[in-house]
Amino acid sequence: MNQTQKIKLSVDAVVFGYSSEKGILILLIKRNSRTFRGSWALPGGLVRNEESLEEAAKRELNEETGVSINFLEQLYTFGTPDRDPRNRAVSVAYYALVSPDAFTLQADTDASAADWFSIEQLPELAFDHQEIVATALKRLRSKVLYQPVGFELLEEKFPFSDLENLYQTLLGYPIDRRNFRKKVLKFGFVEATTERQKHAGSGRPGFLFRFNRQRYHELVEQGIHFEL
Amino acid sequence: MNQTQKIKLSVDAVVFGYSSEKGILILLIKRNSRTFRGSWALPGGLVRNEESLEEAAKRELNEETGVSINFLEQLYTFGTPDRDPRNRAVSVAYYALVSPDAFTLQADTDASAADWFSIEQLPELAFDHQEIVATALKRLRSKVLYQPVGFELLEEKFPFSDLENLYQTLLGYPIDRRNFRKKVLKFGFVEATTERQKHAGSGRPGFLFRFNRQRYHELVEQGIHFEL
DNA sequence: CCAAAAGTGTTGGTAGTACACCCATGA
DNA sequence: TCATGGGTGTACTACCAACACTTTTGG
Repeated sequence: MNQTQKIKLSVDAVVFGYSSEKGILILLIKRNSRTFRGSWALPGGLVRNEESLEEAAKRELNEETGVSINFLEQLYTFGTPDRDPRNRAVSVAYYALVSPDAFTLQADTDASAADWFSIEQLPELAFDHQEIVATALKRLRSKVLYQPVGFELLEEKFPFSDLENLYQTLLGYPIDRRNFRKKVLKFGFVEATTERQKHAGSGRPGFLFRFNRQRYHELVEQGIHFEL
Repeated sequence: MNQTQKIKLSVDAVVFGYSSEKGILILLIKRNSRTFRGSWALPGGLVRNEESLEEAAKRELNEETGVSINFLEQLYTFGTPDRDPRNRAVSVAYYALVSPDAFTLQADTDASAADWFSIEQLPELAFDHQEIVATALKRLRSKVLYQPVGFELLEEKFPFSDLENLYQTLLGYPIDRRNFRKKVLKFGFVEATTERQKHAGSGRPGFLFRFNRQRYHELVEQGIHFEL
């Protein structure tokens, strides 16, 4: 009666980025394996017998895109019986936030290409990766309210307006510049540097800001409660 | 080079209950299978080839405890390579909130017993189930702040003090009765009935209250934002 | 001098918190 | 009548939202 279990276990990674021109980005690869060859998909693959799930996700991400990330957060596990046309496959999805400029993409092994796509104009994705991306976006949008996602998505130093725009983009509605600035600076983990922005366009160049991770962690220890 | 994958996939269910005497409860089974026989553990087992993960969790829960639950929420997937001494095993954990009095426990197949345990006095658990429980509790404690967990954990009708106590227990700190009542009733999805509590002890018997699920969903649609 | 973005303060409303006394019941 | 838990109102505070003008730079 008990048939032996035949389920493949894989991992997929949703890596988010942000650029002030293109908004929220996702890292995709072009598949080189038989199934869905030529389709864009999330980086990912089978879990090996001796590695943990998170290790598998990091490894696949690195193999297929050249990107090395230390902290992946588990998102959700997708296990609908027919999500993979070849066989029963369950996939544990992870996600991460990065600053795209910090990495050089390099497709490898299973991928013939790797690139950033704006979430506004995603291509068709293989398998149920569309759904995985949707789940990840939902999570990111709720996370933005109570965790400083700017830490990860922006560069080391950034003009304050980048942060403003990031939040407006993620939240999907306009925020008051003045109140936003007050609120953020009041917490104390975003600091002004003395450097100035090199004016990309016209207008008065602003100071560059920086996240103070240590201060942030201190505040978290103290049980601070944000809400932006 | 690519060894075939040998990973077992299972599901586990953390079912929470609440009783005004014993506080937060968890449903456990006494194992009847070879490994860890006689130990208490979370209900769960191997996923079958043709069923979804959630179906598997419901089925195992029902088989081992007699409890049928419609909505399980996915909690986290545990996949450390050595979490099962027999072989590589990955487990997708689900959790649910129920009112314990609504079910009759009945151990079956793989379980020689099923019972509720107060989280204050849990026995030693098999595998890494201790960790799974800890993760679930953490989730429950954060959920309580912005979702009405009382819906699930209390009986259909309940005295207001039960809700108070539930929140105090989950939050772990005292709350002001008067403010709590005002806040909760202001939302409008908790209504007073005309029935009175049958005084278990002494003191003035209070009215019984009830959740209005429809009203709750309406408010959620409107994008209401709680925070207790 | 014009356009574009950066930077800055004040006010009014409201929601949350702190807090103490009376009421109904059973023993 | 006493003990126990149920039920209610007020006042103060602090935070948030709304809102507009000045400054610096490039062209």
